[in-house]
Amino acid sequence: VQEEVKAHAWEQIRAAGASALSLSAIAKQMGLSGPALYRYFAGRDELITALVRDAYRSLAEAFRLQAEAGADLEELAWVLRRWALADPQRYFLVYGTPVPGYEAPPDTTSIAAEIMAVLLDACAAVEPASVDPAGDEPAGAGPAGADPASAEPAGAGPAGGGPVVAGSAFQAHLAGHRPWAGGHPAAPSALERALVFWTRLSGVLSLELAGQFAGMGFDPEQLYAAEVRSVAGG
Amino acid sequence: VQEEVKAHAWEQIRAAGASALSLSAIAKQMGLSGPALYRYFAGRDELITALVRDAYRSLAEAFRLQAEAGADLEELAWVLRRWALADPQRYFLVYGTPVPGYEAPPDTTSIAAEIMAVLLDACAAVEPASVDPAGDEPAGAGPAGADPASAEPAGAGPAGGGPVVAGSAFQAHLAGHRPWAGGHPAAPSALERALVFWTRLSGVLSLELAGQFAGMGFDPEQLYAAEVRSVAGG
DNA sequence: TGTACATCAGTGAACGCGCGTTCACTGATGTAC
DNA sequence: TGTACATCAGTGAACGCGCGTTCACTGATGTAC
Repeated sequence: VQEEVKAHAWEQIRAAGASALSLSAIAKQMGLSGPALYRYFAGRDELITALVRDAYRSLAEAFRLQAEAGADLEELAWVLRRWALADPQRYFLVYGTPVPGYEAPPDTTSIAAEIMAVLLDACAAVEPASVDPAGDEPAGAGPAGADPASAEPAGAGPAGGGPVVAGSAFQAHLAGHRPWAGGHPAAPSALERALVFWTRLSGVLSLELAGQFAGMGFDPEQLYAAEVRSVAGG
Repeated sequence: VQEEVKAHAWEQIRAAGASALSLSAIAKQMGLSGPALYRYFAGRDELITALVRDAYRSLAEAFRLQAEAGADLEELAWVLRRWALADPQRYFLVYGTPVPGYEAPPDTTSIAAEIMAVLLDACAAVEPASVDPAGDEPAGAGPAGADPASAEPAGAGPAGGGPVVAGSAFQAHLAGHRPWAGGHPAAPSALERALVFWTRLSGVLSLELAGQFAGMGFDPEQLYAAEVRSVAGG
């Protein structure tokens, strides 16, 4: 029954956004009276919290399944895209505009950590030398030409070398600020890759789903593909 | 007087998000009665539309001023960041979660075009060969090593070569789908750079402002800086 | 098999709220002759 | 200088709405003896 309530809630969010979620409307839609829902959710906030949690979990689940099937970083990127396109408002509920007051329930943090762990695994697998070299990579390893990843698949199209080369200033920062990695033994370059995976892809997705590319005349999916290569390319 | 209404509206949006905007509350805050505002705005929607337009315009203005002062792509990136951090809810009003029903007023399109024109200018200036080579660059120009941008400033830190090398599959697509550039004679690599500037930087900003990096323990500004280099690096 | 009781999903009325919006109006200010 | 009028910012009452939430309750279902 709770599941049915949530299903109607999603329907409503899909139609008019999360801010328009109304308990009464859901009840009416289910052929129930308003107060009936209070048997299943303490109130509107608890419903929303449950939806946020479910949304998070569905992404984590999709990631976990693909990773267990041996997916690499590039495949994870397409899992993310499919998940986002399948229900834009669900994506926005997790990654969209925050309401100044509201804060996510604490257990979403652990789900986010799970997602991050999967992502870090995939990032660590991209580079041959995935062992953390004690956090002090030789700085100034030279520009892209020195990227050891020249062994990348040659047919993948020249979308630029990997965006993450060893020794950047940001990697030096990450080497000393990695609590978010939850003890994962990834090299700084993998840490950066994970963050950049996240920001670049959600950059495309957020703008695309928000309709910012509408009428511009190019195919957002191709932009996404280019960014996937920029992030997953060895 | 209209300006005063809008000022209070922003205050309210800053405090509780755009969905909580209420005409009555603004009126009360100004010491007026509710209906008084109808002399200045036809209704709530018109107010929001005016705010969206103003937000857009303020970004366009900031871009234009910097560009006229001779700013390069990297400096534009920091203009964007300052603009976003100065008022996150203003950023979200433009680039955040869309309400399924609402659509931006038509004249924001032209403002967006103005922003894009400035951006394209800056992107075209990054690369020496900024003339459009008839849209058919030699495909498969090879991986990053072939990037002509090895002339980039050497001290900028090895954050990877430019993300945009000539001849990517996406550039080939853009060469044939460029109405959004409004006739700007930028090379496909510059077109890609402009889009990537936009998505990568707003990727970091959206997640940062949404609080997704809270408690992770690294400095989002350094991530932003790394992405700026990835986008602006020759 | 029958009776007494507990459980529990759902109802209907009610409260109080703030919202957007309309309408007829007051009262001050400016303008024309 | 004085009178008649137009303009216009703002008011107060009212309408109708849907919301979240509470409360005491009904009525069906299951359970224990």
